[in-house]
Amino acid sequence: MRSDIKHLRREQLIEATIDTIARYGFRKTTLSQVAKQAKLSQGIVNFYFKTKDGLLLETLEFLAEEYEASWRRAVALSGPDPVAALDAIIETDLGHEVCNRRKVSVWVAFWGESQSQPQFRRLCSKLSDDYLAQTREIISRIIDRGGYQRHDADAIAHGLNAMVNGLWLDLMIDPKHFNREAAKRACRNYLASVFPAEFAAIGPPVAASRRAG
Amino acid sequence: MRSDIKHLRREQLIEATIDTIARYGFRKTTLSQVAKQAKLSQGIVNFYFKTKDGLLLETLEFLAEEYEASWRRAVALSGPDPVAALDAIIETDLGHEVCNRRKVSVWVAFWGESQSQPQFRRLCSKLSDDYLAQTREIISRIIDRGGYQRHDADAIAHGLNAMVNGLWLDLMIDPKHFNREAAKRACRNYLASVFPAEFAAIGPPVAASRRAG
Amino acid sequence: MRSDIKHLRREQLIEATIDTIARYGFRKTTLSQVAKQAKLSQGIVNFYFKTKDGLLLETLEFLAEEYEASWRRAVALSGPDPVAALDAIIETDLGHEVCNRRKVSVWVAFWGESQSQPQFRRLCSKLSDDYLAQTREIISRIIDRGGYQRHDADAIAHGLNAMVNGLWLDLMIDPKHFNREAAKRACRNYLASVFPAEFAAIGPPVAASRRAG
Amino acid sequence: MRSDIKHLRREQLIEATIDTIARYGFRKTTLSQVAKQAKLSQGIVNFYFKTKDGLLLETLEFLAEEYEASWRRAVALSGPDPVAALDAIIETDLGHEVCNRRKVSVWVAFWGESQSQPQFRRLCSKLSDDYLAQTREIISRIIDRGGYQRHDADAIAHGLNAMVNGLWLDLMIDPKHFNREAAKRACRNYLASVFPAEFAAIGPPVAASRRAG
DNA sequence: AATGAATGAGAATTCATTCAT
DNA sequence: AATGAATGAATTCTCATTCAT
Repeated sequence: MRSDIKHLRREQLIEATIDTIARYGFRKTTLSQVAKQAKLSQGIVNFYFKTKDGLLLETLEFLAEEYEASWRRAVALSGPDPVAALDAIIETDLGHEVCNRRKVSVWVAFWGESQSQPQFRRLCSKLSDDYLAQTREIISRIIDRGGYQRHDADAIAHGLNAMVNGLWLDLMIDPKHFNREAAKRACRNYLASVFPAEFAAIGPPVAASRRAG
Repeated sequence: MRSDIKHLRREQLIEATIDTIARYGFRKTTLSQVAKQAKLSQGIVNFYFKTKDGLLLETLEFLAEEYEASWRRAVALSGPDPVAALDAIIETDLGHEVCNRRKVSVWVAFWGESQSQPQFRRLCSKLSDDYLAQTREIISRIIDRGGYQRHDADAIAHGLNAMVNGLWLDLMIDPKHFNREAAKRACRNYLASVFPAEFAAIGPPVAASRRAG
Repeated sequence: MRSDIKHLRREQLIEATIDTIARYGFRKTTLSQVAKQAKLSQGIVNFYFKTKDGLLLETLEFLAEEYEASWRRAVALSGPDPVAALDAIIETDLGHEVCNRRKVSVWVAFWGESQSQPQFRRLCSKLSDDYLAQTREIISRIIDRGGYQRHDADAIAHGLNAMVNGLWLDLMIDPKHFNREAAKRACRNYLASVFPAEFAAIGPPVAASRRAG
Repeated sequence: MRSDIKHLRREQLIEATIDTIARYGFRKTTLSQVAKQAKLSQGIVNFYFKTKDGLLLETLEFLAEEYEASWRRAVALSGPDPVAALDAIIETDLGHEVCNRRKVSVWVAFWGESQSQPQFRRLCSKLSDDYLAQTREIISRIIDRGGYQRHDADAIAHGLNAMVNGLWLDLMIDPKHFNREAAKRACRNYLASVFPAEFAAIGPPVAASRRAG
């Protein structure tokens, strides 16, 4: 069918774009390079995405949808317990499907441009908002259940988000020493500071992203 | 004197580069734009830095030195107490001189490229190592003094670094709602989880970067 | 076919390069000028030859192959007699297809740069060696047949080569007074000094390049 | 005195220009490079020669005068015998002061540009004319004295000039195998073909520029 | 007399985009 | 639906020239 091949090619090109950004960086990501990576011809990107900016925006949308779907799935699968849900989010955020050089380097590239590209910022911002809304809701349930009346769900969610993003950055700056399990423990440790009863038992008291597990 | 003006021009061009990256993003940072921003002529960048890559690398070096100097100064001024020193680092990292859109957008831009530019990565990596070495040393002293034998200074330092970087990113993604004081509290809250006796008293228990203070 | 047009364009650009060097000199041969001469667009040379140096080298290769082919053809057509073969080489070397302002000015331009461009020198050197090998072989046969035991084929070949090149230069320095037939006679006169019996009859005893024939 | 230093600087810059052309070729001969070679400052050339073309023209004039002076001196010193005079010219033309890579590469560079630069051509042409006038006059005396009524002095002079220039080119194309003495013998051999009685005794019958002597 | 910082026109090169096939 | 030759605007880089000191 027509739309099948159209959809196939678009995804093929988006994947090639991610590969190219990850390997050569944003600055050296040219349409030639993307087409070459996709093993297709020169003019193909303009054929499917009209412009380069179109391709980039759709790449970001693709990544954002994929990311959002992956933690929504994790939450859905974790059952009704909010502590399990939050832990599943951490597991996903720092798991190998999400937290790998290929994906993270693209995120950082887009973050870098989002300051000057309103479309990028809007998307990153919306993604962040959705993530915060979800984690905030889960955290609220933990607060309600655990009787942490003085805790601020929004603030805790932001703290978690910052730590996850910061840990992703470590992967960019020093990929050789990055340790996914240690990174997960760092997040859990953060949550244990806020919800001692709920998170204390999950891992050893303190660890961080660049330590061998 | 001759060498004075040479130094002056280099700094003028580096500042113009930072302004241009912050305003237009890495992708649209052209030498023309930088020269225009510096109110100098076309060929000036090649005259002072040979190549565009030369300018970018020196810009990163400039920022790195400036940043390193700023937290070293903060530590020096904070006196002998390690708790005060760590707090001074947070105060600096999230203070208006370091944590502002102009500077942070350049950091993120360089992080995004550091994957594909070994020179960038090396510099970012070294900076991170120096920062970790310093905070690790301070944290070790807190551990020794407070009797936290089971704590891991390196891991705590990494966690703090991730959180600070993650909070900087918030500034890129949603600058309007970013709150510097809330961000500082988020860091202190993290430290309070690790060193309850030392950090509990400094701020209110929980807060985060995008909350109005 | 695709490869046909590719070959066509390359040759079109090489011809345009030769025209440009001949008309404006090496120093003023810009890619813009070449593209304009070829009635094609700005970026075309980089598209087909990657760099300017690439174009220049291929132009030299093109000329070298053309030149080599032309005297090889002349030798082949001249039959088994070595005297006729040598005469055919002179006829070709100083004929209007080879010895004209357009071609010679390009040769001299490349000779001038060959000192500093190893690739140019290598090519010129190889061409010269091939030419010498061929003429040396022909001259050897004349020596053997004519009983000139004390003659040195290599030395005679070098002398002829020098004279031909020197006559080409005359075309550059004083094109108005250059006379192709007189130049041919100068060469034959040189050969007549070496092989009196073989070459005496071919032309009048003495003449040279800048004399009206 | 004022004119002393002025004269000194001009010559210093002309020598630096020759060095630069010889080492880097015409294309890479920039005023910066020349100034650097002369161990003087950037703007110095424009100060003394107004423009780059001015410098190049004066360099050519300098070389031309030097060359002309050298063979005029050789002729003057050779005494009244025209055969000795002609031999002295050959000795000079292919001697180490005139026939060396540094000088020859500059000559060839200028010849290459003379096609498109009328000023260069005029100078090269005038130099060639003077040389021919001188050698023609000497050759005429040999003709008169030896009774070679059918010989054409002008044609012989042109032949000699072509051979000398052609031998110079050998130095550019294959400097390693060039042999100055062999080159001289090649010229003498040429003259021996025209004036057997006068030149036969001077050297062995045949030799050429690229043969080990 | 000389310097060398600064300029800006022009050259090489890159690359998104177009379009005939 | 896809190609890839060709374009030309934009970008980096070079360098002759100027000029304040």
